[in-house]
Amino acid sequence: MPRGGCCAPCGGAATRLPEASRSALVRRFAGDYPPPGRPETEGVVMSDVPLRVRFAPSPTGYLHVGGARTVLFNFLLARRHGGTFILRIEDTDQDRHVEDSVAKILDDLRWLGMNWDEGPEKGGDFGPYFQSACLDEYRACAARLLQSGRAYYALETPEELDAMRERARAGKRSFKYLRPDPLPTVQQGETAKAAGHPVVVRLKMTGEPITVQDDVLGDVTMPAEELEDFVIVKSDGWPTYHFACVVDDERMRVSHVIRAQEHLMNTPKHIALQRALGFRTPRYAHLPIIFNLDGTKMSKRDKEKAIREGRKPPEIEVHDFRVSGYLPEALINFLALLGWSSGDDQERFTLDELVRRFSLERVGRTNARFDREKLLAFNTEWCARVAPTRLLEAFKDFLAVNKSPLLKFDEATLGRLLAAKKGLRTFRDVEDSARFLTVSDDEVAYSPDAVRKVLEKNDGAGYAALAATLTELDAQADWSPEALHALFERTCAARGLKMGDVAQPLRVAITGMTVSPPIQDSLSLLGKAATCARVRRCLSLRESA
RNA sequence: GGCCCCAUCGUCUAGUGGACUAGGACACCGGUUUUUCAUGUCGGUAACAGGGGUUCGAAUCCCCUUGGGGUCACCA
Repeated sequence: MPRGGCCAPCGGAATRLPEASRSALVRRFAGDYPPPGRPETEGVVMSDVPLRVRFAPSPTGYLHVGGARTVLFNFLLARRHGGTFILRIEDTDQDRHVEDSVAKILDDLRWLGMNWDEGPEKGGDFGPYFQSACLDEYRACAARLLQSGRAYYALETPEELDAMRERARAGKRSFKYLRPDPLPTVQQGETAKAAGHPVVVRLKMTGEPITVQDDVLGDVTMPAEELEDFVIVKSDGWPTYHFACVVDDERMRVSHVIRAQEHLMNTPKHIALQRALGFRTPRYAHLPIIFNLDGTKMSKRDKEKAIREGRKPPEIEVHDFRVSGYLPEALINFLALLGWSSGDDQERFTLDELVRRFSLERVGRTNARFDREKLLAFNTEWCARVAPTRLLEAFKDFLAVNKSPLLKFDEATLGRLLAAKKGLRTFRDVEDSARFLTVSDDEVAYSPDAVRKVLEKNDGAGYAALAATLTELDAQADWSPEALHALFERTCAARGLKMGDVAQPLRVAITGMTVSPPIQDSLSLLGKAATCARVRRCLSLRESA
């Protein structure tokens, strides 16, 4: 937990230590690592260093599935090599901060089984794990950069920059921030700031190209002209993402940064920052991006759009899948295959198997599309494969997050419901199949189609069968599925009927529909009294019609 | 548009110069099981973006074209 301000590379030290010790500190860090500008980025061979990875979400809402895949790969690498998995909250943008989102993200991570070793609720020796608690440290690092001339105050206002961009666009030129000449001095910057002028700090790029050595993509070199002096401290005094990220990664001794490919162009900036601060450069691995099946970005806006158009909203965030009745085992398995493959024909993996088999070498470079049909198929398989106790546990979680009316049933009943719904694709199927249990007997609504097709057809053959069955049901004492099944087999044989001739009318009578769990299970779950009451009502409705 | 990344069935992918008449999974199509829905089960259709090289030989290496994507914020 926060150990009194700053703990790390430059933070507390730079603010509190006398001048001499500070420069000694700086020298120590600069001296441990290669000088800036060397294409070889490793000052330390990262394979000799303890493996530490992190997932660093910003608290702007629920956890996105793409994020989940990133967490998974980080988690797998850490577990595979006995490393440490860190969770860090990147809350440097007060404007975008969404209430409760940290709790929600944590909750969904736990649901996925992505347990972190250091971070919120866990603590650790390299905190704080919330960037908002590290302001002093960022300030100190910025001060150091300013003192050493590696960064400078810039006085343009956002409006001025916008105007410059606009002009560039009008002239069909690409915009690049031009370093002021002469540079404002630290003194001038500070004076302007004190006078209330919006002032930012920018990193002074060295004018050299920077190569990212990526474990997935190989070497990627950014030409020097593409690297501009970017902002590291905003005018509100908070660090930008780049700056906070680099300082935190160093403090947390992060050895491997695994993130989506959309961050690739950020990496040269981060490397520049590391060199300016004398930090080491972690190993990088950029993951392919996940899109919708149609190639568009998976965005939570898709949900709103679908609702507006009267369609069922697609699952976008991890929480959506949880609410829709997916098993985390299936989601994890599916996500693992988006960018990684085992190399043989195996596609079904438990988390433990993934941990045993995962390696960055087998991560691909091509963007992937999120195929919901395949996920559904995986979920179906996982529901059939998982132990009944586990299925029940997950089902209860599903009912809880949905505040389902089925919550009123005891565990034994829920277990029977699950057992009766073999072949379930999602928990939503089970909930749907149990709906008839949650309405009162005289509220059963009869689907006209069902009545026509199953009861009225052939001069009311269905009604006749139903009436005959009712007599037998009245006389039946044992209401277990087995006994009921035996009863129906006897009646079928005795009356020369097929099972469907008996089951379908009954099914319609007790549910109003043609679909329900196997008839003996449906009746058993409903109970004798309700069953007979519904059958009588169904029969009487015919007479009154 | 500049820069960067990528390119095998509809989708996820295997494939690291000869074992490829290109393998698996999902989807799809057809058969089958079944008291409904769904499962299950059996079989089938389906791909190396195009063009140049290199090589005895290329899905695999190189170049170009095309296509897709990312990024160009005081967001992360």
